[in-house]
Amino acid sequence: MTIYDISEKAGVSIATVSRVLNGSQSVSEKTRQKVLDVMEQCGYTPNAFARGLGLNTMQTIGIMCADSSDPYLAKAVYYIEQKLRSRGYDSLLSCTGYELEAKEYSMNLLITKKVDSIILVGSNFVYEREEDNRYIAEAASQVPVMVLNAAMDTPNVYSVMSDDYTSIYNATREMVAGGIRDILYFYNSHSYSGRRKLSGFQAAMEEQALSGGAPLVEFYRGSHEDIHAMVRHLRAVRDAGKEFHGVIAADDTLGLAAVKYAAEAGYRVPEDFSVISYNNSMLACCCQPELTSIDNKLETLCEHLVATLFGILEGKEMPKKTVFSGETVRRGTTRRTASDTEQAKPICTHER
Amino acid sequence: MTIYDISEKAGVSIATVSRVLNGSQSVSEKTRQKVLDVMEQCGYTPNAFARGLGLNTMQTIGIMCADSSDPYLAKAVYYIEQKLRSRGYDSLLSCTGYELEAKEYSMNLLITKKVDSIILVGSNFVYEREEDNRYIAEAASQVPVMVLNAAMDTPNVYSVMSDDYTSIYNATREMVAGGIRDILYFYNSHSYSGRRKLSGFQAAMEEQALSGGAPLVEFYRGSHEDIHAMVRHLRAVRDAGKEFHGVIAADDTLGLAAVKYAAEAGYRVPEDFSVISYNNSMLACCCQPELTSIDNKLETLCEHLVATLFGILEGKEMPKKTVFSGETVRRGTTRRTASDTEQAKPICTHER
DNA sequence: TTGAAAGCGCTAACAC
DNA sequence: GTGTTAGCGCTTTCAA
Repeated sequence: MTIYDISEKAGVSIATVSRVLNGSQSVSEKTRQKVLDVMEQCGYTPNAFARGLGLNTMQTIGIMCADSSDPYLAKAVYYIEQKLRSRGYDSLLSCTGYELEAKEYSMNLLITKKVDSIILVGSNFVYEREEDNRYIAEAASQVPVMVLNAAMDTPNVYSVMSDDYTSIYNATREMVAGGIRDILYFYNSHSYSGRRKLSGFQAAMEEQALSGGAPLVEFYRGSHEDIHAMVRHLRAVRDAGKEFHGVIAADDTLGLAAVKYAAEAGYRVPEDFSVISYNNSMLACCCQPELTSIDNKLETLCEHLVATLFGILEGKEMPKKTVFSGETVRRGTTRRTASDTEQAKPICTHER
Repeated sequence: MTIYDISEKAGVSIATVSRVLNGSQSVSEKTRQKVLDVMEQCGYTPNAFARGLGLNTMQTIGIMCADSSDPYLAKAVYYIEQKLRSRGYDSLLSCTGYELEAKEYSMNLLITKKVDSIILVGSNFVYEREEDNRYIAEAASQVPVMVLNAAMDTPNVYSVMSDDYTSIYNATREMVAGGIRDILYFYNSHSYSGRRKLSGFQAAMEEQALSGGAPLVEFYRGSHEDIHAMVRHLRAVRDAGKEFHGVIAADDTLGLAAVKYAAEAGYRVPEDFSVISYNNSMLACCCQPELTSIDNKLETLCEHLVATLFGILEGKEMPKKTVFSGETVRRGTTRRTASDTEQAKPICTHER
């Protein structure tokens, strides 16, 4: 069933059929109806490939994501897919893993498939060394590239992110203000946002000029799912003689491990031990006490990202970088402080 | 840069270029090299749309999933995407939500986009009423449809699933054998596998002919992420006068809520209160004590599903339904029993 | 082994 | 408003 069959049965030319297909104004209402009727009764569907060939787009966006089974990334992918779909675009998903080479490869594949844009979900796509980001710049020379949770100053690359630095900075200050001096920063990623968070922690600690020594920082390399390994890691730190009574964790999994560790070690939480983690995912409510966690407004970020993308696709000028601020959701792993009463309003900042 | 440009620069016809592009045998090694060289040096990439038009495929598989932010479904999507990609296929993801109408709509869209097959991730796509599954049968008349975790006896529909019925049946029997008579079955889905699990519970309970009354069964309707609401639900059950000392939960979230409930209610787990849940996800290790949970071998299922799909695409006859058995992973929410010593070997059963 | 040419199904100038 | 026609970039007979 092609446009030719329809044109024949409707007694018009294929051009007319194509016109009603594309909602052209220059078709009389009468012929439009006739054509529509024939299409309907034949159950006709235009061939997407032919259409793609003609229009040079199949209304498809490539979504790259290191690991869509990571709950946080999965959520982001979900939000983005929903919002793309609501505007009639489909999502080609590519789970790349964390290796640069695989990312480059996937990127090229997506470009080859002629997607209209590529969305990088998660800050792990942006590396510290400029040359490692060349693959993004290259892709951006073909289609607009949207980056969630990381920033890059490159033509045709647009970033939407949360202010991780400030969120962790504030959390650290708050914990220090609560009287905890031996705080451990526990993280598992050197991604763009991972680096920003770490900086936030270090800045806050240095500012306090606490305890002389360098602040305690631990990098966890194991599986993102292996809570037990994380707990063991913390135990090993203490066994090595470094005691700590507070943990700032780069994500909720690590935070949850910290709560487990504290329970095992016999600390009372939050009286003797505090934890603040990041993401405010469901995990925050899974342990006892529940985790105080920083909410980075993922849905808002995704919404904004997609809105920006469509602006670009429509040819509008759009902000190259947008930063939203996070919000600390206080639960049982921190003591109440004076700052709790402050209104923690999320502020949306646009940067050009 | 098209095939014409290449043919010209290589001094051959476009047919020859096309042949090397498609790895045809009937090209002399010499011309093949020449063409390849030219392509390389021009950075030529074939136009995917034109290719799709000619070959009538873009090597793309549609993945439908009610909610890819659900950790379990996200994991399935991840596994499937990986395995498809490793065979050179791309994944068009469509998150449909749980409404039938939206599923029908998405299905049609995917067909319109000319995917080579559709994979339904999650048992919620298969309804109890035959007519509600017509949309699947219709799609199957166009492309093979693969269903994960649900079965349908329909031409061109292939199912790969875990034996949920038996897993829950065994878990229930085990708990009863452990001396718990007032067991609550806690679930949140009427999906195909949801119904199978429930049946397994009921069968085991009826067999024991316990306590006269009907077994305690509670359906939770709230958000899949709201642990507190689940705990409240359980509390309300007891407040209504129905006490229970064991919970069989249809997934780990519900199981985790049961552990929280037990702690609040002052039960000692597992001495006075047992919990067995389903999925064996990371959540099982997030509470204290940790959850005994049934592992349904998701990765194995996905692997098998994709392998089956490729068999079909290659024109082979493949089993229409494959059932794998689950495995109970025992942790802190159940007491050790005699059956623990039994070797719980996963068995793979094929049915034609 | 290679080339010429006819599609694949649609879009979009251009002419009427 | 509508039709004719030339592409879009590739695949694939059919001859040579």
